[in-house]
Amino acid sequence: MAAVADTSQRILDIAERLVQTRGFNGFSYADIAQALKVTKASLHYHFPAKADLGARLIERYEANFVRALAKIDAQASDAREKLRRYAAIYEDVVRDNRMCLCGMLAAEYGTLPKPMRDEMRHFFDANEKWLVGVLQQGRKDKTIRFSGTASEVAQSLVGALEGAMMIARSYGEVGRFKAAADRTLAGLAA
Amino acid sequence: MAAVADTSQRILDIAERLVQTRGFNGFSYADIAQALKVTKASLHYHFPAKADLGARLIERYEANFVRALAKIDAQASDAREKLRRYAAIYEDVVRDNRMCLCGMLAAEYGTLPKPMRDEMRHFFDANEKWLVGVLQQGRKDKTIRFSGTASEVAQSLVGALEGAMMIARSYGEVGRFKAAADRTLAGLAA
DNA sequence: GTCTATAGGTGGATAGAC
DNA sequence: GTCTATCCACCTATAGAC
Repeated sequence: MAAVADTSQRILDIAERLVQTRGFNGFSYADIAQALKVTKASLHYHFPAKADLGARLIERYEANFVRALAKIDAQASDAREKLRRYAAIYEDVVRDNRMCLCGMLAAEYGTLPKPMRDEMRHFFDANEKWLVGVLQQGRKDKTIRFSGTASEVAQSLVGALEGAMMIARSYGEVGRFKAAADRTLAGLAA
Repeated sequence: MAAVADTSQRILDIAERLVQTRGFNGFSYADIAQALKVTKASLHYHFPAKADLGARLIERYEANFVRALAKIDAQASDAREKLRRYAAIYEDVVRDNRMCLCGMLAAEYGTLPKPMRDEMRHFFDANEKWLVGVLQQGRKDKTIRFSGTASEVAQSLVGALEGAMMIARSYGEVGRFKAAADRTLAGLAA
């Protein structure tokens, strides 16, 4: 077992949830301070500026996401099963009444500092890269069928899942997300 | 020709663009005042609170959207052509580097006042209702094919388009949206 | 309807003691 | 590392003159 999470990690945990539920412009250091029972000033020791906190947030989120994708690769071999598990990650987020961190930031794109913009896109690039691999594998072994390039399908898939989760969350209906995700994946059946 | 837009309408025009590019939490009365060259206090005469402005914004947006849908019904008879034009409305928004007003608000759902939440969902309900009509028409005359209910397909469609536009805007690539939209509609070909 | 002036609050951020 | 104290910019909103 790891030691008790250090303060920086706990700050990130709280901030992550806040961004996923309220957006980067929808929370303040005061919110984190209250939840962690420290003063706002203490937070600035760990993350000098809010933009720094935001950047570290995306980095950690992507690292965790990439780990989850590696786990899928290790546990599943069938391409369609991999996609099913990929969608399940999203579904868990919706079930927790959250939005994908980077999906949320994509909406706030117009107000984000440059470093956060770049890291947000890097997250989507990583997602699409992984999906392209799975799609090509599935096309090769005839378990998945699609027209056009794997890259186009991957981008379409990410957009559909992000959009579905955004709207499902507004209705508080996980079923809405699940139905849309299942339908989207069904369109790739061989 | 209509007379010069009155002040309330001009405020709404400016605020609409601000919400679509920066989000409801990403702009202030000061931004509108600067663009309109009036003082912040003047704005409160027209919209006492920001929540009022937000509510009027959604109402007008939905009314304009519904009008656009009626125009599609009047000009096109083929169901697939209607869907094509529906997607074209979204595409124009992306081309203008904006996000759908209600798609943006869906992301900010967690911080919105109740009236705005309700009106935002009403917008999506209206979208889905119109789409259900088109889908049923297309299924009846064999121009569109899908499994499950028309309602499920409509919800999936709205989510896919909103998500695609959100991500495409972050990349500044209209082509990304167009490719995803075309692919989604292609999945409904009879 | 629009203005000046201002209230009252919150935002992110810093200095310096402990 | 965390605190107190504080700064200053900005926010939404109101009162009252014009």
